[in-house]
Amino acid sequence: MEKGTSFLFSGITFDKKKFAADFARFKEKKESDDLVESGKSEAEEGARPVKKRKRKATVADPVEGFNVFKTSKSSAQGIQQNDQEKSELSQAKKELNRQIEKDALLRKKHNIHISGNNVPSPLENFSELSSRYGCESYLLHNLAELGFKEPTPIQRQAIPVLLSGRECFACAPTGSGKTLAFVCPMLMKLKHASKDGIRAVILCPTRELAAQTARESKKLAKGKKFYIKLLTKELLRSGGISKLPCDILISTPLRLRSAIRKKKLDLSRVEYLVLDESDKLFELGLVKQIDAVVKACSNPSIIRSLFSATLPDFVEELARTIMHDAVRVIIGRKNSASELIKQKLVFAGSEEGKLLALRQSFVESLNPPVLVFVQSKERAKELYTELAFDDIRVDVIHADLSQSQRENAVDDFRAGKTWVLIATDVIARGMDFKGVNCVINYDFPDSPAAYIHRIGRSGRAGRTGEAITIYTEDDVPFLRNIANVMAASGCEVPAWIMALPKMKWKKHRPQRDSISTKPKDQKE
DNA sequence: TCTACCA
Repeated sequence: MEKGTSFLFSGITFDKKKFAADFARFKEKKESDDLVESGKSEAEEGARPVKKRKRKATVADPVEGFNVFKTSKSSAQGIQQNDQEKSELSQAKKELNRQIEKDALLRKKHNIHISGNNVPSPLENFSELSSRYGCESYLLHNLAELGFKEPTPIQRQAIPVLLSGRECFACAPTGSGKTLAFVCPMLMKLKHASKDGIRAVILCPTRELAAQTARESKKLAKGKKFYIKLLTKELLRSGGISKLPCDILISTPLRLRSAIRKKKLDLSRVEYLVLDESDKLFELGLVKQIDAVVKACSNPSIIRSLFSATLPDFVEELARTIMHDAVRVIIGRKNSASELIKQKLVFAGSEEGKLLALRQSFVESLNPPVLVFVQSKERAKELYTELAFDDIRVDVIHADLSQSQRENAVDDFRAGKTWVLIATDVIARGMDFKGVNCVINYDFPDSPAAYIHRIGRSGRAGRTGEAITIYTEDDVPFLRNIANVMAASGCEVPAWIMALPKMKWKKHRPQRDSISTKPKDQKE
């Protein structure tokens, strides 16, 4: 990766020692500030206007950057005060400690792990949105209407963090409500529609996910006039989006970058930037595009946030270089699968064996909707033609299809018209299909993260699901890593797999034999 | 070394 050339990498080389003195001074000052502020009552805390942080737009502030993951220890050491002030201070300190204990308890209960300075208290319930943050009734109404009764762990913590004007990166299991966790505070902070240009941007790695996020955001904003736009080809063709009012723009990276290059829109006033499925977005090939978008969002007080179910260390390191005093929120264990999914491994000796096993399982128990993942577009097409004549309502989705074909595939699957959807990893991330009963990894996933996201299409929003991963001889060296994920989420794994040698694994894409069965006359 | 991502 080209360090130094891109904005995202710009902060990575800064010299910690060089800034050590500044850092120490900064920390001292910050701690005394924190104490005074935190001493206020909770109501005040909610009403407190967010401090406008003035800073340079280009390079991450080294002092804050250095400090990002340090947990704050608010102590009054070294401060000289008279008696009156001292007693007020100790009163404030007690109050603060009580709140800290309460927060810690709530976090423990919901498996919320945090790091960062002065992290806001987690939500006990959605009604705190109005008592602490003055949330308008339309939003509370929509939450209730859409069936959100209790905040999920990620929502409990990430919403207050973002509402306090803090940058955030968040890792929470698939299907645990991350979209709501960033859209809800966004709507609250934007307050109402405005014609001030584009005010918030959400980036998603696929068009399907972008469309889904746009739809969900609109549902949440219902009854309030907000301009929420999905950046589509049509929208770009129909002339300047710059002339249209737009509060929230949702796009895929490449489309947004090309629009920026053609000067079709202006991101200089963007106040909020969300990178959804951030680890995917930071992958080689997509980073450059993200970089262009991040650069174009030149407003110095922008709040950026990263969300994903998988958060590899290198993404955290990159994030550290662009984020300012960010709060890190991890729900449960990092990079883990939902515990609601029953995960199984199945051996197949050959491609023919795979196909046989799949057909067999459909005959025995087809419990739609079912998702079948394969490793390439070609194989998706092949498997589709193979199954198309079976007595099953089957469909395919991959990026070689036209936009409308892709949309239809998703819609039909959502509507239950398609029982079995064959797919590449296009829909492996973020897509929320209601009640997927089973995910079949027909081809072994190419990384543990891919595995977690694929199987995460089922077992969403508290429902249970099933995941079957077919493996061949070629996949055996990679089995152990998947087995670790399974074991960590409470599934049983054969002992021989756990005894396999451990290995670091970047990408696994073996050459596989053709899916289709040989023509009958050759079989003899 | 190819899935996804513009024209």
